[in-house]
Amino acid sequence: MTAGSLPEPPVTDLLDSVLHPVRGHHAFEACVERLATAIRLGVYPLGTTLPSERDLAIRLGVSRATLREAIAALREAGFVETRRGRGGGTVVTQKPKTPAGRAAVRVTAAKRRAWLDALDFRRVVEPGAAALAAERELTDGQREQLEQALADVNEARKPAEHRQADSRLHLTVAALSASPRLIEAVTSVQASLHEMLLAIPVLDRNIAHSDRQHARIVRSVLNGQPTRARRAMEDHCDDTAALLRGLL
Amino acid sequence: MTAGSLPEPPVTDLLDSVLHPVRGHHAFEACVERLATAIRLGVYPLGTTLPSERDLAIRLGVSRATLREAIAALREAGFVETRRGRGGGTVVTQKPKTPAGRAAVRVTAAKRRAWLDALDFRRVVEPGAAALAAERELTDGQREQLEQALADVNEARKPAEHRQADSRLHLTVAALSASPRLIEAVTSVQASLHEMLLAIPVLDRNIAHSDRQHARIVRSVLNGQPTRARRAMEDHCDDTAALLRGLL
DNA sequence: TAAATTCGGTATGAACTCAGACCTTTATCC
DNA sequence: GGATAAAGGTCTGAGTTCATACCGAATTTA
Repeated sequence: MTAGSLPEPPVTDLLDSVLHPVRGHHAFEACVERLATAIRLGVYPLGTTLPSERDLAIRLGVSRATLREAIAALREAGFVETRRGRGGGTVVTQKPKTPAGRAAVRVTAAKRRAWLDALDFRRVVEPGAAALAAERELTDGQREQLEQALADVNEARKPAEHRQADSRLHLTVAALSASPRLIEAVTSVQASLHEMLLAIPVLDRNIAHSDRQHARIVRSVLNGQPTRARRAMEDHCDDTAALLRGLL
Repeated sequence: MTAGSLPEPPVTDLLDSVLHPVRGHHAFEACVERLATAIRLGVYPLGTTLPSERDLAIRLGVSRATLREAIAALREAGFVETRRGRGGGTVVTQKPKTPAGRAAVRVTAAKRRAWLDALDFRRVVEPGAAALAAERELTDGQREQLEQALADVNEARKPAEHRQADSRLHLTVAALSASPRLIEAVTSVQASLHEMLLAIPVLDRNIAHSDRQHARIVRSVLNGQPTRARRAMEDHCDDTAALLRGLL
């Protein structure tokens, strides 16, 4: 090789991480995962009807044929049931699962790494979303939704319901940031978190502590105090992360 | 309808933003965009050779056939040239473009919105990445790479080269955070930023100011001061964003 | 100089995905 | 009760993408 005449190779060790896969799965699998996640996180609680197939297909950026296969898979897995005719649709039939109710997932080294990364990523995006939400001018409807989400968390009794309400609260805060990219990031992070909490049952003694933090986050957002909101969310993430890291 | 017996519909206004498209484009287009972006951002500078087709296909999670079509498109667009045989490969032939050298992109309302969102998202993820990088124990090689990236920015004379070096510096900081998700987020943000700067020529009088901020960021990361690093990056993002928002 | 290796180039059939039209079922409105 | 609307169910042909071979060119290396 005519060494010296060629430019130095780029810092491959660091920068080749820029080339991540262009898309994870097939469209079909991706849809199943998205919808299942949305249901598990309580975006569509038990008994609610999903948007129509045509609507969902557009939102997920997928053909109706593909979307229908995804729904069929969810139906076979017991997540939803489908009724035909006007006023019909696909309704959620799956009760939220509790950690114990689910066979322990096999935790591979790769999954472990992905989970730890999710905790790092969460610590960045959720506080950021909270701060941004606190900067926005909120409508009365939005304020009400946020307060409702907080109330739902406080009122939830069963662990599985509490988990869903918790996800919904975090997603609501993210939605208030009004940043599509942040919303996506938080959704993805909450999905990982949900997976972790299913695999690693966490003692519930800290729920009261967690609820106090939620209240502080919501209050800061409603009062339009970005710095406080960020700080509150950081504390919240740190506490959860410490708990989870200890159990990995 | 037996109103009242059905559960309340979820807070659709807010939470349906969770259902974003499952994948933007076809695999082919996505590959073209990724590679073009990597080249434009200086991940593969002028004259360097891309990884082999088989390697790239694996990294991008795409079949070799599809990847080859993408490379063919880049070749036709003048980005790269290809040589066969052992030691051959695909080399970057495209000189970095300067804002003026490119026909103004038509700025649609959607694009404008996406750009503004990118600025918000950037303000969250880049400071987060900087703080995380400052928390890591860095190897000597990593410290050197970071210093080199900073030096490259300072030494760049032509605007286009400065732009590439700037991207590389930011990507290097992100890479040091060692969080795949953060790296992806920063890469995506830098791609948007690059697009904006091509479309909206920015006066260069602030380069000295920007370089001072870069130096402060790098110093904080090297000294292991997460809070200072975050703050420095926040200031840097704020200044860039203010400039760009003013021109939209 | 000959063999091995590492590249890009080509071909093929299967699987997946898409867009769009059309049908059937059910609820509501007149 | 009939018309209309809104949902799911079905079909089809074209376009993409994939995995897996195998071929040809250029460079090392024995």
